Amino acid sequence: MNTKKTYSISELAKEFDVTTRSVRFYEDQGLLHPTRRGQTRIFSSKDRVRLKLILRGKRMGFSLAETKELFDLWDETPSGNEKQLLLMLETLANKRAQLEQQKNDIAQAEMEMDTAEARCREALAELQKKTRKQAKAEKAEPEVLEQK
Amino acid sequence: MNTKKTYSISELAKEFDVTTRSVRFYEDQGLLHPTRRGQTRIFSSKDRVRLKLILRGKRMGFSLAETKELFDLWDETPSGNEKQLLLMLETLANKRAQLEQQKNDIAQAEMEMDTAEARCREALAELQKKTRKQAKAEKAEPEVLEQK
DNA sequence: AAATACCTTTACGTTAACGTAAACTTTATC
DNA sequence: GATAAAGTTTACGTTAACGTAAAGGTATTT
Repeated sequence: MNTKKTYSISELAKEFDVTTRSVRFYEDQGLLHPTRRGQTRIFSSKDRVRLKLILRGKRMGFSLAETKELFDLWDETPSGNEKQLLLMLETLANKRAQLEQQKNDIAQAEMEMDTAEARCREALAELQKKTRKQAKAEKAEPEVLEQK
Repeated sequence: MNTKKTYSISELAKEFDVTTRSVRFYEDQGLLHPTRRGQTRIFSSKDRVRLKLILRGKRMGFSLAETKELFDLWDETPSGNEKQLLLMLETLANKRAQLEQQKNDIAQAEMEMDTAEARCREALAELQKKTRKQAKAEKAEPEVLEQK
């Protein structure tokens, strides 16, 4: 269930395919804030969401420190403080710019991969043409077609 | 000019805003292949393109090793070897999947930033409404607004 | 009560991607 | 020919993000 209230460390680790070591490390760095029952960590669904965000951040090339900055900013932004709110808006704008850059990078990369793939297929077609010519030259015995 | 044939290390470093140390490191890792005049490195426009690709890769969260893999694969893919060509296509497909994942991540992040920004603006509007009320209530004497 | 399964802390080790310093050579300029 | 500017190699230092023991606590199962 997604509405479950609490999670153990290994539950989270398994769900998101990370080690418990990583989860503890994220807590140590101030990105997660589990409560305790005795010594044992108890993670809330807020922690679970944050873990998801941490990993997404990593995939996008964000460092833990960057992600933590965002968390902190969000936590410490009281909706009654104008200065904080403006700072938050500014930070959001910055991150947006970063994402724009990444989208451009990805688009570029995709274009280059398109042409690369085209060349590959062309070269393959060339090869197979030659192969078929050979096959024709030896048309006496039929043969098996190749699959990929 | 973009069609210039060769570049010094500091020219490249300045153009892409990296240190010469980094450029030498990239060579050391086999990502760049400058020739030499005496001791001095001379970079070709191919090297320049590769440096650009290295940096784009970094922005997309690729390690130098991953980028090198792609370079190597590209270099070592003779258009006469079917096996290599197929391997190249496979690698391309993998990278495409990775880019897809990143696009999803970015889209998610953008949505969350949209709602975050909306909340910010709402809170700001609330604040300003109150401020205006106060101003009206004490319209007799104008006063200084508080800041923190 | 012994084993099993999770959990904990402490702490040293590792890899990637450079930074930084030292000592030196080559080329351009005054 | 002295000096500055840009290049070089060698090599140790640093940071992030964990990996990997070691040594032990707690709870359930057998």
